[in-house]
Amino acid sequence: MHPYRTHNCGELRAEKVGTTVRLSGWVHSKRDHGGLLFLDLRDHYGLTQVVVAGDAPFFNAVEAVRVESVVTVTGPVVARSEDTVNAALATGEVEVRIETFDLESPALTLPLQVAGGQEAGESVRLSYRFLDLRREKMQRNLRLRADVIAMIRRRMTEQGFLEIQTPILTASSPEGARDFLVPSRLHPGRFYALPQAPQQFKQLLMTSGFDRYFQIAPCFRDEDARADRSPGEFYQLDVELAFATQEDVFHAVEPLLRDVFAEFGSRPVADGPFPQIAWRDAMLRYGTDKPDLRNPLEIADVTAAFELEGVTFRAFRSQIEKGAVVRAIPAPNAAARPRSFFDGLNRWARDEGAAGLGYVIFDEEGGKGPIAKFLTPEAVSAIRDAVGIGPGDAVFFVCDQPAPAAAFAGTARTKLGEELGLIDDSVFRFCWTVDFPMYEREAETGKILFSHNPFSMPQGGLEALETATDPEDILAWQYDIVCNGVELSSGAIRNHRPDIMVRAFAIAGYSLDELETQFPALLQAFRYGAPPHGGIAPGIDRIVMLLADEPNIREVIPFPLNQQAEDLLMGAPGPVSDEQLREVHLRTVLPSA
RNA sequence: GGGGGUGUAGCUCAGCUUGGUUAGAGCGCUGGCUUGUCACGCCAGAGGUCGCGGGUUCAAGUCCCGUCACUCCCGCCA
Repeated sequence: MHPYRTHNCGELRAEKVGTTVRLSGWVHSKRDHGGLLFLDLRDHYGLTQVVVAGDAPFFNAVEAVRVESVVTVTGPVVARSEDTVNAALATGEVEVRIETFDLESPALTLPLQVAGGQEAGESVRLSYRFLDLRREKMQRNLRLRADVIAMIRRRMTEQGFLEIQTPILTASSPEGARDFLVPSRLHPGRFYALPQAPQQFKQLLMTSGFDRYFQIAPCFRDEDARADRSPGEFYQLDVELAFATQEDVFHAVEPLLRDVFAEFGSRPVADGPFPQIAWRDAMLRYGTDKPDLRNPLEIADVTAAFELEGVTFRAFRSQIEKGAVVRAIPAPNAAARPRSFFDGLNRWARDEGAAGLGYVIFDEEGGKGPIAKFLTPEAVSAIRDAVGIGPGDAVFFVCDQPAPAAAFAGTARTKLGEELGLIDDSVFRFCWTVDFPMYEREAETGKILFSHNPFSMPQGGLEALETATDPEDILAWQYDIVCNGVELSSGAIRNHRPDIMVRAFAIAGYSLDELETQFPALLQAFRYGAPPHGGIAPGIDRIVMLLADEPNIREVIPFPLNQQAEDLLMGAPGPVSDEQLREVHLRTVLPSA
């Protein structure tokens, strides 16, 4: 007989009754009846009830064992009597009457409870992550993560993509997030950087002729954490295709994502191809570049209604004269809501830093509410038509410069969707946001900046760059994929033409020299025959987080850093010896207290 | 860097609004009892720098100031 087990703790069924088995696992719980004692023995696969008779020579040893100790037991599988079957347990029709008991590894008193639903605070959980990961939810989440990655690997490989590893020690790049740096021992004063993404390497692989590449790639960015953003490192499904259009990229990943969510998600994926929404439309209708399409509300621009003859609402008109716009968010069936509903939203808007949230309530006769008296019947009907509502509904207004107005209207749309109970939680709704602008103007300085990836191909190519009257009008072959308002990924058709690249960077104020020194590899590579190519890189952690229905990304990462980017279990970041510092030619200069 | 929330037993939390006897509960832990439980049950017990420092007060877990930690958000994330 195997020294530890003949079966795992989740597989015994009635047909094994009469056989003698050996099980090993953790003592999940213990129920001591004095003359009879039950143990639930747990491993990754499940729970099995083990019975110890009162006359067993090892009875006292079992009584003394603490939960979460590891034990090995041997004995016959016995059918439970009808009234003692536990239907909640997969192994609940049987139990093991044990004849041997070995304590393999005793457990101290626990700093957090593994059995039972009680969840400890995060610092305790992360300090004792090895215990926390024993909990059923964490076992399930990490198994889900493994299953998702396995399916992705299989499907990508089947589609002819080659999985290729790229370096972890690479060069710092001036664009993007803050780098993690690694000092060089052999080259005093020089540093490696951990890659923020394998972006340049995958483009080099395209240039090398690998045609279709993917990788479950670790990415390192020294940026502050959020609930959906793990500090330090995260994983992407990094994908790149040669000779590809935007639609080719979509065809490579849309069916995969649909199937991953359909197979592993607790909810269905909405039918039909993922809608493609132009960035400008998304900003207007949803107030964000990552619209949550489970929320049916759509924002409309109603600036013109407030400029109509006879409309005397000065608070908006004076702002409109200074370039502001008015955005309207519908609130279907809100007319019957009490005054406190509207006051509460107004207070919420102020807490969010907005001037307020004006509103008009519509009934059969027209508009009502604090600002209705400043509106003409023509303005009221213009608003009603623009927003597409009628009697019994209400509409909320945001007035500000276009960008902040869009953003706050988006926040208000989400808030209203929640308050009115309109968000459909029973489905995954994907969309593509497409046609991102290539450039944007910095508000304070008026300077033209790349709005996203500087290596994206401008739509219209060189000609568009040379003929555009305003760089802000130039669109890029740049896209995001969004699920339920969560941005899963950005991607782009890349700019593989050195001449277009030089021109694109010139518009953003980079000289050829700067381009050559800051991005030497790509520019050099593209001078030796580069295929048109493009790709995308969906975030694995976020996908699993959505599938697991977890509000926090750390719930699907085995050993995450905490919000201060510390590993409380391993003690990272930690001090190193003077000798280690000398070897890499470093001396620390700590901030003065 | 900024804003919000939280910090009380090993763990999860109540008590703080309105200061006042010995700071409580559940789980866990220790001892005892218990032969069909599966959140087993019953009895007893141990366990507290109320995050830390200062202040107000006859009296502070409770009020004030500072500080630290954790967390959520803003900034940041080509």
